[in-house]
Amino acid sequence: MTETAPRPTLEAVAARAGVSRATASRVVNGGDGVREPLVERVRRAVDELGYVPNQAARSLVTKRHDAVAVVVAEPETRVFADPFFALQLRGISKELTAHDNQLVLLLTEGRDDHARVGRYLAGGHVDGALVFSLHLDDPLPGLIRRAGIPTVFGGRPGWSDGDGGDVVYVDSDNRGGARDAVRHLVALGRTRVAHITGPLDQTSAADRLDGYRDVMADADPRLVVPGDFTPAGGERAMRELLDHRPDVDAVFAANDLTAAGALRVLREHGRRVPEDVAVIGFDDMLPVAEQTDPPLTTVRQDIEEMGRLMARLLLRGPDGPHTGEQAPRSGVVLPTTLVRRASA
Amino acid sequence: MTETAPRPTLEAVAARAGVSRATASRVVNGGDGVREPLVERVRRAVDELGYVPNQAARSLVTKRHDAVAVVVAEPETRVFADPFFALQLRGISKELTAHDNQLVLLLTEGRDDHARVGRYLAGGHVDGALVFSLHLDDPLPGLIRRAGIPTVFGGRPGWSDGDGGDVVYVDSDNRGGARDAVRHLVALGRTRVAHITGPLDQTSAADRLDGYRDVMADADPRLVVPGDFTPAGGERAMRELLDHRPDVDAVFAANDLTAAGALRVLREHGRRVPEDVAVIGFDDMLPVAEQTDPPLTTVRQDIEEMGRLMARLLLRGPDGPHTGEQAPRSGVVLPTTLVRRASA
DNA sequence: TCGCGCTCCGAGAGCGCTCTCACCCCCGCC
DNA sequence: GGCGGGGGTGAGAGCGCTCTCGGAGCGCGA
Repeated sequence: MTETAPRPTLEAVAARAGVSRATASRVVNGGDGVREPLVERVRRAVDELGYVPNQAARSLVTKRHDAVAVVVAEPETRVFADPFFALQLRGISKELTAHDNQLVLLLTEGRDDHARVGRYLAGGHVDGALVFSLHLDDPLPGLIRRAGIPTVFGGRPGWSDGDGGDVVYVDSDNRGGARDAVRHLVALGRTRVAHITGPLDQTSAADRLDGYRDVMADADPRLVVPGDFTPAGGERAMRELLDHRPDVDAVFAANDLTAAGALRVLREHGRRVPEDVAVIGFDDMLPVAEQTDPPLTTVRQDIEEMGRLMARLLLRGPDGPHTGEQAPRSGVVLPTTLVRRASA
Repeated sequence: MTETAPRPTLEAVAARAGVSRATASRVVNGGDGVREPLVERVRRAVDELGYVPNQAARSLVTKRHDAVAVVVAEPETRVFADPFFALQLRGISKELTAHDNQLVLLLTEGRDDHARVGRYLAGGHVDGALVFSLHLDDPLPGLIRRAGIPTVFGGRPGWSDGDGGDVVYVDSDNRGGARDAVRHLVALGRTRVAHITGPLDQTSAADRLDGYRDVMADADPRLVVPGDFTPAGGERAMRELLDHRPDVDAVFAANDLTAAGALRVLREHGRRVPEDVAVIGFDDMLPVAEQTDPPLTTVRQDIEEMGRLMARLLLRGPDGPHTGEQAPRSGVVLPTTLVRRASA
C-alpha cells in the first residue's frame, strides 16, 4: 500500500516560490496586487507541487463554502423516476460548476428526513439551497425558511401568498401552456374538450386546470375529471369521461403519463385519435410522448433551463445585479411551447 | 434584514455547561470517557444553544469529510434521462445518509469536465467516489485511480482485467439475465430468436450479447443486429431483421427502449406480438415497459439496491469487516429476474 | 499511612487558510 | 535633499475544532 503523500500546503508553495504565505494566497486567489514576476513564480510552484487549496481551511475563515444543497422531496417514487428531475439537475449542475460551486444532493422521504435536512441546512454547510417542494402541505419549506439560508424553489410553492411573499421560485408557465393546448383543440374545431387534472394539491396541476378554465369557462363540469399524473389515473379518468360524456371530442391531459393512459382507453373503446378524439398532454416527456400511439401532441417546458435559472438566481443572491431580469425577489416563470405531433 | 446571529461555537457550549472545550468535544462526539452528569450538562447546553458542529473546522483537523462524490459521466443525454440513474442515486443516498455522509454530485460532459472532476477528487474534498463510467474509452477511471481515493464503480468497467484487477464495482448480472430471457423464448418454442444489441463499447451491452450467445451458440449471425439502446435504433434494427430474416419469431432486445422501437416496427408490419414474434426487453424501465403495446416482458435488475451496495462497499473501505460479502475487492454482481408481461 | 494505577478532565498546540495591519521601498514633489 | 504617499510584501492573529498530554482525584493494596 503506497502511503499517500501529504498534500502540499500553501506554506510549501510559498517556500518554493520564495515568498510569504500571504503573497502565495493572493496569487492563488486571483493575484491582484502582486507584481508579475512573483505571480509567475508562485504559479509555477503551484503547478510543480500540484497544489490544491484545502477547502475546509478556506471556508473555516471565509465562512463560505461554494456549495449549494439541492433538496428533493420525494413523497412518491413516481416523481423521482421521471426524467424531469434528471434534466433539472443537469441544468443546475452546469450553472453551479460554471461558478465553481459544488452540488450537495439531499433526497428526503418521510418526516425524520425533513428534520435531518433542516438541521443540515441550518448547520451552515452550504451557501444556499435549491428546493423542489411539490405539495401544499409540505413541511420542508417552513423548515428551510427557518434555517435562514438563501433559497430558490423549483415550482411555485403553494403558500407563496400567505407567507410574506418574498419567495424566490422558478416555474414554467403551466397556466399559459394549458391555455395554448386547449385553444389549439378549440381551433381544431373541437367543442367538447375535456380535462383530466393532476393532483390538485400541486400548484402545477392547479395552474393547468386554471388554464383550461380560462378557455373553457362555461364547459360542462363533467368534462373535468380528476387524475393523479399516472397512466392508471389517466385510464380511470378516461373511462369516467366516456361514461358521462361519450360525445367528448378532445382531451387535455394534465401530463403525458396521464395522456398515455387515456390513449390506451380510447383505443380500447375503438375511438380513433385524433379523428374521433384529439389528445394533448403536458411535459413533453420524451420517452413517453414519442412512444405513444399516435405520438403525443404536448406542451413542452424547458426543464434544463429551469434548473439553470434556479442556480443562477441563487448564486446571484439578493444583492446581485438584478437589472434586466424579471421579478428577482419572487417568481420567474418560463414560457412553454406546444409541440405538435399526431394526437391533436 | 435580520442580521444572522453568529452560530454558537463549541467554546460557547463548553462555557454554558461549565466544562472545558475538550470535554464538550468529547460529548459531542459520543461522550466516551465523560461522567454522566457532565454529559448531561453538555447535552443540555447543545440543545439550548442549538449548537451544530462546524464541519469545516472539524475536517480541517480530522482530514475526513463525511462526504462522497458521485460522478456521472454523461456523454449522451439519453443515459441521463432514464430512471435508472435516479433510482441508483436514491439507493446511494439512503445508504449514505444512514451513515451521516453527504452526497456531492458531479455531472460531467466533455473533456475539460473530466479534468475538473479529476482535480476535485484529487483535491481531497471527499472521502471517496462512486463512479458511473459507461464507455470503454472513458478517461475518467484513469484520472480517478490517479487521484488515489477509494472508489467504487457502477457497472463493470471495461478495462478491469488489464489494469491490476483490484477494481471494486457493482453490476447486475447482465449475462445471466440475457440467458434467462433467451431461454424463456426458447422454452416458448421459438427457434429463430434474434438479438438487437446495445452499443457494444459498454460492458452491459457486451455482456447481454454474451448471454444471448451462451444459449444461441450456433444461430445465424444475421439474427444479431446492432442497436444503440434507443427506440430509433430498435426500429432500425427491427427493419433490418425483417429484411434479412423475415421468419424471425422472437426478439431479445438489449433494453426496453430498443424493444419499444422494435415493437412499433412489428406492428407496422402487421406482425402480432407475441403470437408471431415474441419480444423481451431488459431493464424493466417502468414508464416504458408498462406502457408499450403489449406490455413488455423484460429482465429486471434491482437498481436501487445496486446504488445502496455501492455506497456500502465504499464506506466500509478496504479494511472493514468483509466476511460474508462476496468478492469485496473486486466486483459484486447482483441477480436479475425475468418479469413476464404480455409480449413473450 | 503511603504509593501506585486508573479514570476523568483541562490546557494548549496546531490543522491550512485568509485577512488585517504594519512596514518597506521607491517615486515624485516641494 | 527631505518628505509624503502609495503600491507591494510579510508577519501574525485567528477561524472552530480535535487530540495529545499532563495533572488531579480517587480507590486499593501493602
